[in-house]
Amino acid sequence: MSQERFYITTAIAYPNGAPHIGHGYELIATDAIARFMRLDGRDVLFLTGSDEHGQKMQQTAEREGISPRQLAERNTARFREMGPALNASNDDYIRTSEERHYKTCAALWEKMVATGDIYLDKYAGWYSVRDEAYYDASELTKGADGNYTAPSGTPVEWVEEESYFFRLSRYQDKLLELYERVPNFISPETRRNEVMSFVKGGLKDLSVSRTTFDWGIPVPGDPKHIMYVWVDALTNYVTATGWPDETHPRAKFWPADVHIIGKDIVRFHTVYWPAFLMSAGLPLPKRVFCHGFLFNKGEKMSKSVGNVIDPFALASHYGIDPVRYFFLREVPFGQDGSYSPEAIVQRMNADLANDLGNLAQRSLSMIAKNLGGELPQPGPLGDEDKAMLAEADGLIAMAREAMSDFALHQMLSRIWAVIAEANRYFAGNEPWALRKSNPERFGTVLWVTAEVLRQVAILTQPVMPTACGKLLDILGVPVDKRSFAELGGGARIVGGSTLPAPVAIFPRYVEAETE
RNA sequence: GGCACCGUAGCUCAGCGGUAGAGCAGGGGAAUCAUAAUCCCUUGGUCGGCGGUUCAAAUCCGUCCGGUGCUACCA
Repeated sequence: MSQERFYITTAIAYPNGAPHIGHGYELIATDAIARFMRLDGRDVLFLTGSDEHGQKMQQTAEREGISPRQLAERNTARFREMGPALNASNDDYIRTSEERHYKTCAALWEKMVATGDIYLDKYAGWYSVRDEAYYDASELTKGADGNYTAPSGTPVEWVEEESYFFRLSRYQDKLLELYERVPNFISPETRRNEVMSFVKGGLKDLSVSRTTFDWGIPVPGDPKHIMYVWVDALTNYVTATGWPDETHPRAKFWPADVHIIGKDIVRFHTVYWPAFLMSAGLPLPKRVFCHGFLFNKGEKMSKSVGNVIDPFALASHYGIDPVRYFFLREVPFGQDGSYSPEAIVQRMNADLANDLGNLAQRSLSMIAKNLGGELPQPGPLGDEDKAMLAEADGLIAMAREAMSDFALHQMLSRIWAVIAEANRYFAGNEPWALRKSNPERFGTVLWVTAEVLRQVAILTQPVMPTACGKLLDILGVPVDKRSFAELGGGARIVGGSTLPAPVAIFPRYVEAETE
């Protein structure tokens, strides 16, 4: 019996600076999905990485007097460190400057050539020498002297450069057919609408090589050209599976199940990428999911405004798990979201410390103090107990349903609804009064509560791996009994076992005194 | 300019043809096992404006206003 596979990727980051919270958000969300699938029994490949070539890297390196490779080396290190800093469980970290990627890109290029989709022509456009960039005619303004200038105010001239082109125009119908045949190929739907209207508007062939700089992957047979951004960058997803080596241990992972990307790069992933793959005769990824942007108190983050949030600082200040929980619970996945210190503290205290943390603490410390730490065996279950358990048992099905569209926020909201119900159950049964009046009932209420906590903790592991691990520790759940196979009522927490001393899992956040 | 989406309680949003909902915030009460956490009750909305379809519209249609995204043009 072969295990079901799941291949998920983030976009690869351009390490022309330091990682910001947008990179962190994408990594956290993708990681949570990857962890979910692993716990649900899939054989997962989770890939992230960096896109290190290109003119900007080369320019920045020149400015700093180092080689592009040295710059990539230095900046990529910081992006890599973000993995551990946010507790990401990626199986690989790919860099487009790696040898393996050069091989795969060359192979993909040759396939496209063989199909007849690559041809040599001239790339013509308005070029600003000072900016070292091309501008579209629509971006230009006409000066008093009749000459055109770029948005930056610099003069532009008409330049023609030899370039290889990809016959994107051939793929218009095939792409539209794809979007119709696989309606969730692009989600959320609003992104799908945009892409479809763009493709319906007609596709022009794509310039896919450059000769004006050399920090990139050489075009096979014509090394004065390097592959221009999209062929190079997108192909990383295939590289990681070892293609074209069909005996590679990871060959089985292509096609990817989902690419998680930001909404700014939708077109490249849903138009260019599938067209390249069709041309090369490779299977297409099953889905592309676009998340939104994060705003700082409703304002766009930008370096010039100085409101950019550093993911490292955020995680070290509030803790990795609370930060992960906050972004995944607060922001409907696929929509834009907003960050503020007040909002994160609100979530930490209300959802984590009060609702979940305190429920665990009050019930487990009751077991520790009154029962010598021995988890009670339940007596006969009443309707109320059964209803409570049924809610917990129903969680896994609801979670899978939500996750079929990567609705992490929805999954969390449903889990927290059960936690709220457990608080009602606990308060309604008043175990502190039952302690003397009805010891058997006392034990039953505590057992049911512990069982609900067990299922909640197992299911929330993808979002808060460390904290949920600790919670499962103090619930006495063995490490090999923490997968989703243990959910839904088929397995129960074992009464009669001795639990470790309870410790607070989610401390209340109190703002440090600012003298 | 075109296309799409959105505008519902102070805030974030769900509902998408059948008597206005959730969470948080605000107000009152209960309890005291617990990280002063929890539980119960409660204030609060002409569902952006106007017009239409319908026995019935937040929900469908038209139009206007406001916002967002994609795209085009003014060469």
